[in-house]
Amino acid sequence: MTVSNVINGHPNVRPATRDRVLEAMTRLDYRVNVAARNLRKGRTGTIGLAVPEINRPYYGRLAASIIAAADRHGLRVSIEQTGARRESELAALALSRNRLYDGLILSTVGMGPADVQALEVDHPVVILGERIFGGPVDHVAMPNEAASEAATRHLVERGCRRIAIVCGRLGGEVDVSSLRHAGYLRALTEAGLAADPELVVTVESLTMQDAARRLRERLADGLLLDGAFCVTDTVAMGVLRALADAGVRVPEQVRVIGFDNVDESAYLVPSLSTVDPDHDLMAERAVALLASRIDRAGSGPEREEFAGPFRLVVRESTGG
Amino acid sequence: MTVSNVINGHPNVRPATRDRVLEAMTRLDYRVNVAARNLRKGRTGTIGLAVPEINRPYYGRLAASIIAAADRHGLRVSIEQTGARRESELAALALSRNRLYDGLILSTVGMGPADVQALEVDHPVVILGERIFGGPVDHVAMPNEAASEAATRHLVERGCRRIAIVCGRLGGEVDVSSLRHAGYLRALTEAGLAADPELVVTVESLTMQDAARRLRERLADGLLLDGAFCVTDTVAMGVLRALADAGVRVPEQVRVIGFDNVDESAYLVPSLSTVDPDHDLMAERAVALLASRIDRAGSGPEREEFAGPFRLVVRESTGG
DNA sequence: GGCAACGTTTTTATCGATACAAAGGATCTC
DNA sequence: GAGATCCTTTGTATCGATAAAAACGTTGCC
Repeated sequence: MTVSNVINGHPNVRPATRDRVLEAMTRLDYRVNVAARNLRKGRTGTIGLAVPEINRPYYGRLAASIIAAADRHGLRVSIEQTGARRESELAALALSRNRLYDGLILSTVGMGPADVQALEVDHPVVILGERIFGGPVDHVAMPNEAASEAATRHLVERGCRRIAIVCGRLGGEVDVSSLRHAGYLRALTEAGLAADPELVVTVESLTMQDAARRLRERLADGLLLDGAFCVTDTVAMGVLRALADAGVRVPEQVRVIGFDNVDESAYLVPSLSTVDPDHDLMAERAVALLASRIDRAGSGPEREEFAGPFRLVVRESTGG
Repeated sequence: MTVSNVINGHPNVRPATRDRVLEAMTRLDYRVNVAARNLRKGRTGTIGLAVPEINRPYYGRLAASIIAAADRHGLRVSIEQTGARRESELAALALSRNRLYDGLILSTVGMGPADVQALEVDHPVVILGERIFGGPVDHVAMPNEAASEAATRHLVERGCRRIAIVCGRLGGEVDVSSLRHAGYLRALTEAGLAADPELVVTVESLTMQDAARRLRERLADGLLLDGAFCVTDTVAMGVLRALADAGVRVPEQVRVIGFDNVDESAYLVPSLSTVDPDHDLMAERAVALLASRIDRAGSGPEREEFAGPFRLVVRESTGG
């Protein structure tokens, strides 16, 4: 018990005793057994982070920020890769239910509004993503519409008149692509430009590979454009590649803008204009929300919806 | 106890009893308490992965593979970011010592040969990286010299005569840059080319930013080259950017090759030639080694040194 | 019938840290 | 000097799962 008091820095331990304990600890090479502590305290000090794949620039960036933020809150982070599959996302929820994690930051991509009831669990969850709004848990999201509108407006201001959007399939559901598409449309409308459905380039998944392949096809089919708003920087990289393959010069013939401001964006040739959603702030907010729920054991204040700020980053791909 | 037997699928449980247990489990919404199990079993089912920063393409790629491999072995992965700092790497070792992890995969960047004794711990550790060879633990490394030699030779075969290497500081110690530099030198020697010290471009850290900045400076100082071997793809991205800034055409005036084959490489303009070290295989090997040591509780066979295979990936940056 | 052998279920003890309570010791007050 | 008060240390029970052993019930065999 006294050892425990020393370890946890409790007061009311005589300095002499503390020293004796510390001495014995070094001598015996004592290490606290975290499992025992977890059992007794009902806490693990670890939160889960479920993302589609850690090897995508955006999620890597996010994970780095979240691990750093968690560290500041004295929490460790265990990562699950869900592959954007709904079942895996639900499985991540189940794992933390086993008290493996004190809470979970879940990046929803596969789950949809229909899965809201699955979030009714007895441990803290923060949703980081766009698929689920108004659920029973805290939600940290990007400023999707506003930022997309700003990005598209920027293209308009640079003189683009046939602005394509490269995005995922537009279902009726809430998702990154739909939200950003809405912002795109708003900017077009404001500018008095018609929204030509021809200009919607739909890709299977938001990867470089799919984006490049699909745009190559569309260009081959005669798609005409002078600007492209890509729903992520990763997609934009595929787009830049496809345009290069087609011999289209950026930004002279087509201006391109992305979304996320991943590290690579600044070093591409041409460097990529984009919107920067302040990942660090979002990460800090998500972890802080989770940590405060963990501390208050569920009975917290109202559920929070947080949409971060953003700023436009203008680089070569839209004319510098 | 019977519940435990049911959960763990032990034999000798009457089907009727099993059903009753299962029924009760659903009815009561029972969840195993992982902390209690960990305490009793002395295992956590979690391994640690300590990398400099998850937000670098190479480590992201690696982490994704390792998480997938660990999943196949029934293990979860908790990630520590060490920022390439020696103290943080040592701290990661201490954490697993607390039985927080069953074992640790440690990507050594800050630690050096002098820290070998720190690896004398009572739990399994696998080193993934280049700084420490012949330590008391298993070691999974890249085929550094051979692959670097092949990459450089490729430049020679494409007609390059003034081949620069862009790498980190070359200390006396074993590290990525030194090892790959050795391979580079060997290829030059074999080709009968002189190793001009002018052609060694040393960057502070292996990032796009530093690589771009440093090469810009060197180009401004009049550096002449017709080929560049970059010790990582990330460095190569910075290099491509700096060359573009200087108005140098790739591959016409300078051919560039990287190392790692990160996803982005194929989509850059120009696409980047590189060597591909089979990340999945390395990850699988590292996890398998760790898992077998965990199962055999230390008393395993001899320490293993594993260097994976590689293949040359020729793309536009060296002439396609 | 009695006993062994086996399959199944229940009991007990344990992993190690810590909350809580009780005990010990010193100091102070009236 | 007795008692109250405080600070410090020690004792005990507990978190929940499980290893090991004991108890229980069947069945089979001589």
